[in-house]
Parts: sequence; C-alpha cells; structure tokens
Amino acid sequence: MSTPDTTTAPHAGERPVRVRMAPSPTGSPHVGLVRTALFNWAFARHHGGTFVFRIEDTDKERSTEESYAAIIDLMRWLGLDWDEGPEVGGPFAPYKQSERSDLYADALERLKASSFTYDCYCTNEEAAARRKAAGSKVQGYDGFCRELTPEQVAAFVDDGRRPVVRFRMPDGSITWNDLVRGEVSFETEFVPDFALCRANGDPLYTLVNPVDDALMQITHVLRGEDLLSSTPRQIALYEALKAVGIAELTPQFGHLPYVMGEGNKKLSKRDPEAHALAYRDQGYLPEGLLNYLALLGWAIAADRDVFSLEEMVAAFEITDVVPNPARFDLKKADAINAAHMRQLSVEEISHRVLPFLKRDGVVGDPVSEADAQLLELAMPLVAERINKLAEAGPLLSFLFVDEAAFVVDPEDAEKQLGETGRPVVQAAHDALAALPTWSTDAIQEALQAALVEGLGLKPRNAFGPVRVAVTGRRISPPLFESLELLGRERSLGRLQRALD
RNA sequence: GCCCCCGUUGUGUAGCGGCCUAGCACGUCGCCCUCUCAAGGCGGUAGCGCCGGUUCGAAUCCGGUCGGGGGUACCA
Repeated sequence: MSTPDTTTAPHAGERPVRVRMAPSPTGSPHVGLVRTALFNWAFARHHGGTFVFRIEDTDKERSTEESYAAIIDLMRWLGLDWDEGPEVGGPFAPYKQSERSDLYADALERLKASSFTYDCYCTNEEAAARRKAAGSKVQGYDGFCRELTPEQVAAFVDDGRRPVVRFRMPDGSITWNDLVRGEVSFETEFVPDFALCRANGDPLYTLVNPVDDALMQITHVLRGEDLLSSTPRQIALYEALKAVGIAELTPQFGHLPYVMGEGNKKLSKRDPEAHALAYRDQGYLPEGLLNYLALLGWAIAADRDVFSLEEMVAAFEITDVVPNPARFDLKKADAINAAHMRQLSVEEISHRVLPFLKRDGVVGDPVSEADAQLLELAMPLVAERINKLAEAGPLLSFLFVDEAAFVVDPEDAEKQLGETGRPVVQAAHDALAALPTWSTDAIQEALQAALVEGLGLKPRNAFGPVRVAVTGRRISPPLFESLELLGRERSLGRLQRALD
C-alpha cells in the first residue's frame, strides 16, 4: 500500500476537534498521564473541540477499580473536565472498553469477512523459532499463515489448534505528518502482520484502540511517543476499517515526548515523584502541577513560564510541542507551584489550607468557633511563607494545641534552651509578665528592651530561645505576632515551662 | 541485529540563515534585606554532541558520525 489517500477521504483536520485520553486503570496514576491528559484537554479547549475520556480496561488481569477511582479523582482534582466519558456519558457510550465487547466482536467479524485479515495457527514457539532462524532482518511475525490452503487449515484444526486473527500489512511505505515530529515514515516490510485478538477470541489493544477511536470519531490522537512505532499498523488498520464501514477518517497523530526520571530512564512507578496524586496530598496546587507539567515540552513564551490554565488554553498549539524527552525536575515543580501560591489571596490560601489542617489534626472537623477566629488572625502570618498547602500545619499547630499536649522539638530545645538560653527566657518572661497591654507592638518593644538592650544580645540570639520556648520550633511565624495570638497566659506558661 | 524517534548551560526551554560575543526560568554560588523560616532585591556560574558540506554569513539548511531512547508479543 502507498500512503493513504487523504485528499479524497474526509480529512481529520477539517472536522470539529475530538480528542481523547485513554488510560489503562492499572496502578497509581502517573504524572506522564497527567501531562498527556493536559495536552489533549488544552488542545480540545483551544479549538473549541470535544475532550473524550475513555477507560482502556481490556487487560482484565491488571485493571483495578481502585486505579479507576484514582484516575477519576485525579482528573477532578486537576480540574480537567471531560465532555464525554465515564460518569458523564455521551453519544458514544459506554466509555469503558470492558463494556464494549460486542462492538469489537462486530468489528472483528467484518474484518474477517474481508481480505484484510487471515487466521494464523502458529504457536508462539513456532513463530519465535522461525524468527530466530531467519536472522535479524525479520521483525515480528513472518506471515507464515498468510496463504494457507484449505487442506493445511483443516490439518491445523484437526490438530486442535485455534487461530488468532492477523492483520495483513500491505506492501509499500506508510507516512504521516506527525503533529509534533513532522513527517515520519515506515517501510511496511518492517511492520509485521499483527494479531487483532487472542486465540480465545479476546480482542487485543491493537484492534480495540483504533476501533474505539474510529467509532468515537476521534480526529487527533495525542499520545506518548512509546506508541510511535504502532502508528503505521494503526494507519493501515484504519484503511481497512473505512473499507468495512467502521471508520470515517484516519485521525492525525501527535506523539508527545517522554517524561524522564533520573538518568536516561522513563519516569517509572517506582520513582516517588511519578505518582500524580501524591502532589495533591503534599499540598501542591493543581494549577501549579499542571503549569509545571506543561513546561515539559511546551513553552508559552520565550521569557515566561508561570501561567494560568486559561492562558495555556488560549496559547496552546500542538505543533509548538517539542519532540525531545524532558527530565522531571522536582525543584522546578516546587518553584512553579510556589509562584502560583504567591498569586493567591490570603483568603484563598486559607480556604485551601483548611482541609490539610483538618487532615493533620491541627484543628477539629468541624472547626470550632474559637479555632476559626484564631485561624483567621493567624493565616496572614503563614500564607506568605508556605510553598505548599500542607506546610501550614506545622507552622500553625503551636497555636491550636492544648497546653498539656504542647511539646518542644528536642533538637531545637537543645540548641536554643541550654545554658545560654535560660537567662534569655527568664528575662523575656519577666518583661512580658509586667506588660500592661498584650499587643504585638508592646510585646516587641518590651522584648527589644529587655533582651537586646538589657542583655546586649543580637536580635537573632535574643529571640531564638523565646521562639523555641513558645512555638516549640526554631521555625515559626513572626514571633511578636505569634505571642499576641497565643495570649498572655499561654505565652507566659510556656516560657515558665521552658525554665522548669 | 533490524526499524523508528531524539540531541541548545546541571535541568526545562527560546531560537526557524544575519537582531546570538545564544534569551528566560529552575538549580547552584556570592551579596543585600531580616526576630526564625519563607518571600524579595542585586550579581556570578555554566550550553549549541562531533565532523564535513552549502552560504558573504549556520545553533538554525544538508550529509555523515557519535551518544541516548523506544519498538521488534496471542502487553498496552
């Protein structure tokens, strides 16, 4: 076959955009999946198209409900909404492959009725043995069963063998214009006849994926570069699917670069930073994670890398995506997330931090009236000094714990509350005890006078011990404000405890 | 082995023949600010894999080479 004729066939580029993400629900969702979903979503939104979400769970062994739920959860958290798919339905339902068996059986029947396929009775061992004997030139299946006589077939059947259905790869070359890589071409002699179903009749990915894309009228397939070499056989299959009345068009393909981990390996599930949901649990902002992931292969401008999803949608062109693999860099991801944090108001950060405070037991659920008030006063102090939502808890907990449960970090105590710290804490206690008004300004003035001027200490040495005694840590919100919020009684009590 | 993809500072990228003695960001280093931390400000650091060719001129075009990756299943 020569290059498919795209001049007379309906052209994918002329139709309303329909793209899809089609994850397999196996294991914990990967950041690479998020990046692929994001690019498909942004592409659809940019072109006013339709974003389809399909679950590829034909692998019954590995697919799990947990994984499926995690993917849905993830997409919801990210805010990548889908127009058709699980839980929302759509004109091409169902959107889970496990519920579409009859469709695949029908496609297979039609294909078998044509001359595009043939039954293959070879065992894996036989095919492998011939491959080995033939040397390096032959890849995959050698086409042994392409032209079997009825007698040969009968002999195999008598032998008890059940065939797989193979696609007959045409001669010639297959070329397509990849949306991210430009022209890519394969000689079909290097693309073996591939199996469409197992001998037991179960359809394989090779059949199911293109059939669903055809049925769902997908116009653009944007997927990982690991599928690049399966594209020529899919393009050939599309021609057959058109001939048997299943496909209307061949989609355009774009193969996205890998997300790499350390060294030169794909980021794998073994890498902790590969797990997408972990970012949510650590308190990343979805817009921060998405922004960072977008940077892996795409740039909004030469001199800018922080942007909103809306800005991305407006600017996103799939042809701007670069083809080279990108290494995942946690530090940069943190920095991008931090930049988004700084764009949020204190109110917004409070709102988003609250679930983390509840989760970590800093406040109760529901939050008491008193805690809510205290939180409102304290959030401005921490909002500007955290880079992830989950970082607020450790900074705030000293304000919310019962006095009985309040503990000082042992390491910090050793560093700040030893021999040199003790007189400082004593002086601070006495100065604060004598204070007529309990306000940030008054506290600052009193401590300044007693410790810096009185004891002749440098500010950092003066306030360090007080900070540890009162907040329990060397790292805390600003000290004087913290003391005011803690209140006179509790502050003095903690200073006294540090002395005991 | 064979087929295909990829190759700009440590990392992600901008660059589409002269605007490039290569821009931006993260990192890193130094300084400033500072009650800790975070944030912020200023400055430094480091790159076109290599070789040929085309051209007045190449990171940009062509060829080769080297390196990396993927595929080569009745996995997806």
